Amino acid sequence: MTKLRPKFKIVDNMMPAPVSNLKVTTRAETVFTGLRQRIVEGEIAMGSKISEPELARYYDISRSTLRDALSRLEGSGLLERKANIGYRVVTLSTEKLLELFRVRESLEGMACYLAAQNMTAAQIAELRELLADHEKNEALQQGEAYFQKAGDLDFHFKIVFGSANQLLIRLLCEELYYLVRMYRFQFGMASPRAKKAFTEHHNIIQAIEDKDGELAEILMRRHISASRLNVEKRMNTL
Amino acid sequence: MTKLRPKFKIVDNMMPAPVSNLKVTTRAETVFTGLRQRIVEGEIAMGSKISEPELARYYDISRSTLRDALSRLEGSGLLERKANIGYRVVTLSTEKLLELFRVRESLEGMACYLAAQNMTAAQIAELRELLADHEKNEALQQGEAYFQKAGDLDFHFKIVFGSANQLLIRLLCEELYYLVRMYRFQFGMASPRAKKAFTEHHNIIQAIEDKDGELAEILMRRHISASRLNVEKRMNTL
DNA sequence: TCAAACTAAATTGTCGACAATTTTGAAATG
DNA sequence: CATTTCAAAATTGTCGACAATTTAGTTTGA
Repeated sequence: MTKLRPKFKIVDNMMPAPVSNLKVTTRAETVFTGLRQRIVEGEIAMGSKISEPELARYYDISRSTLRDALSRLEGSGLLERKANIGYRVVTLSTEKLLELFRVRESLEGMACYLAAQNMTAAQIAELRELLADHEKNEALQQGEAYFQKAGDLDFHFKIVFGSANQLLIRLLCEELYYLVRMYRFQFGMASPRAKKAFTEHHNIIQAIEDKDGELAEILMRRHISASRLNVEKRMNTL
Repeated sequence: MTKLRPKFKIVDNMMPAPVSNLKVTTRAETVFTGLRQRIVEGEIAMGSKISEPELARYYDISRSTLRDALSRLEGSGLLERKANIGYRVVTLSTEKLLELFRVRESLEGMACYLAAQNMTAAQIAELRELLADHEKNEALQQGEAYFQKAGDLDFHFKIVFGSANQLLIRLLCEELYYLVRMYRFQFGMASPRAKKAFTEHHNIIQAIEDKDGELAEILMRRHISASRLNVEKRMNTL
């Protein structure tokens, strides 16, 4: 197993670092980010037990530092912890996925409502551009690429940010979207909806541009609800 | 400053502990709970810097253990952390309170919708009983007691649990409600609504009993939205 | 006097070791 | 053979110390 941290830090910056270097990062934070990705992508299997000594060796850090990272992952909903037992990767299930859809339906619906009030013309233009890019890429590639790739989530992200509600942004972007991505990676999302999704996204943008918050909310809720129904249908036929 | 932990643990349980003793608790967990209460009630002022050495001495634990507790508080949204700077108690503001209302409006609306589908007759009866109790107490005490005290939140809690959506329950009960209580303690919630709130709660229960999820959701959203508007109005007149 | 530079103190980040608890698995019992 | 008991091993919880970074205070220089 490869060492992930060089023994000595190479120092060649005798000159003051670039003034706006905002990346004040700590080992725990780095490991947190790394682990998050490995969990989302399933390299560390869902439901698997976390061995602190083993992971600490893997990253060549102490257990204390690792635990710092693990506690953040628990906050992100990717790990669960039991006293005196330890951490375990969250277990995915269809039932939990349906619950997640319900929560997204409600939160993103609200985000969309607020986005209609708060997004600037520039932001909306940016959103349209994003969607156009995705459509262009989609035209080239095969059917289910859009849903699988980050494209769809980019769109949802931008709207959530457009809500300008910091709490909403934190809940969705820092806690729930990593779970969403985890489901997409490991369940491979349902995507007979690839084409319909574009239309729905277009309609949502239009409602936002018209400053019609109530419509925008309804459209977003239907958009997410449709995905949920898709999963429910699939679940019942199996 | 008083020591909060006795030097020696008194051992008088030579017999096996009660079989269903599920309270496996750790020092970090205990301190977490204690700190949470002190923060919510404002004993540790909002916005104040957390001194790890000082708090560790106060609870007579090591910094590692304290940090475990602090990281959980960050997960609960009561502390904020900056790398190399440390933890700080969240700062409350009217703007953030309005954001919180928006999130509650959306999540509790959904919870209410689901509760109408999932609550059993027994649960609904329990809910009615709770409300009746509150009304009885309210009749005795002065006007604004209901809102101030835990009564109102009890009602909301029960509905959230009635949703049977574990994710929703976790988000609302573990992450957001402590913030809500913190605002009530430290801002002293607006309560010309004390009487109206009872009526609204009754109507919500009725909709749930009728299994009319859509109405239940709308009523809950209006109920919370009314509180938000109250705060907005007050904000504009100052 | 004010601001920049430097030094000392305090705070957070990280480490390794020990204690408490759980898990493993072998031995004992029926 | 299945179940229980018990001891050893492994894992998590907790501790205190050191390193890295930030903060406070003092000195210096214009």
